[in-house]
Amino acid sequence: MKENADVSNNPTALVDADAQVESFRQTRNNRRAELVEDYVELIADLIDHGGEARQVDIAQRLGVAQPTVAKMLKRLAADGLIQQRRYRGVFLTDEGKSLAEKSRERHQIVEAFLCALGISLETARIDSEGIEHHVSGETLEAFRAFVIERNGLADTDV
Amino acid sequence: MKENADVSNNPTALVDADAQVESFRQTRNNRRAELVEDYVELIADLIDHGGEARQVDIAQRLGVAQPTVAKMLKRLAADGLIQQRRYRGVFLTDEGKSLAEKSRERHQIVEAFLCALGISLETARIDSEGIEHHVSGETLEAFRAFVIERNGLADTDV
DNA sequence: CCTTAATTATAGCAACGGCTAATTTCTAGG
DNA sequence: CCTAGAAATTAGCCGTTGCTATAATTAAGG
Ligand SMILES: [Mn+2]
Ligand SMILES: [Mn+2]
Ligand SMILES: [Mn+2]
Ligand SMILES: [Mn+2]
Repeated sequence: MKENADVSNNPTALVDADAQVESFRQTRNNRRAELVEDYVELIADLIDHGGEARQVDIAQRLGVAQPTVAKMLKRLAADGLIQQRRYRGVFLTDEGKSLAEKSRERHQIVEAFLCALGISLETARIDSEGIEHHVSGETLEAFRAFVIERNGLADTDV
Repeated sequence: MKENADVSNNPTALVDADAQVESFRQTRNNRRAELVEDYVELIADLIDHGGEARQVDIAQRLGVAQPTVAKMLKRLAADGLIQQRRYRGVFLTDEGKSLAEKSRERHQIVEAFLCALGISLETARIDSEGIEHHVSGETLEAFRAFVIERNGLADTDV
């Protein structure tokens, strides 16, 4: 509340430094979590749909090479989010399931929100894949409220 | 156009694989551009406000160490976005100015959009710092239209 | 002019997220 | 039962983004 004092006098003043640092820090943290969230969400989708999540399927869906997936899965296992059985598929731990469910719901809301705004489905899909990881709880609730207001709790009620 | 055929029969089917790959690819590309955009935008802000952009100021604003900034500036210089004068500040090339202006405008629109949605300014600042990099042209125009509709071209008219 | 403090540069480390190439292991068809 | 092909593993490479510690340079004051 120091630099803010004269902001009203100087409309071109820089934003408060401490606040900006906090924004950048938060964004860096979100960035580190992005991949993990995408992986567990995708694994949950594959399991729910086909019964199993194999490295090849994950790699094919993400558009990366299979050893890239293998390395990431080791990290997820070390983090306690998945269980690996050699030459079998991977499975989510309770913690992994919880994160996957949270990520999936948030992703769906962001995508539905963009669609409710009038964005094309294709663009909404692409943009939400990145935006989702940077949406705070407060913003997510605003998105959800907007979707409900527009769509009247239709569809899967998000 | 293969998996899509039976999507209508199975409401819980996975999204089209090709489309999902494209979303992930696009998001990875956006991720690579994030830091560059934040740097040139911040450099432009510092120059516009204080006349120069020094490594120490950039580092302090970003919340990272000074050698981290030094390394990134080398990359920006190699990419033709800035000019460095040893032990002087850094300056934007025409290309750098162009990218900075584009990034700044997009950032402002995203932040104003979140505020127009009813998000608190603090949260809007934090979330927009990450979201901005994943907003396509189509989505940006929708955001801009929404802000204008709500605010009636007030303020700096974004 | 000289010295000191601030700033920048450089060296070297680590984690992450990609990749290719080669090897190992499993599974299914014959 | 054997074997071919698919899948997973392992090894090793690179670029990015962060860090600390240290050296070099500049700018300013006395
Ligand atoms: Mn997602
Ligand atoms: Mn995503
Ligand atoms: Mn920005
Ligand atoms: Mn940003």
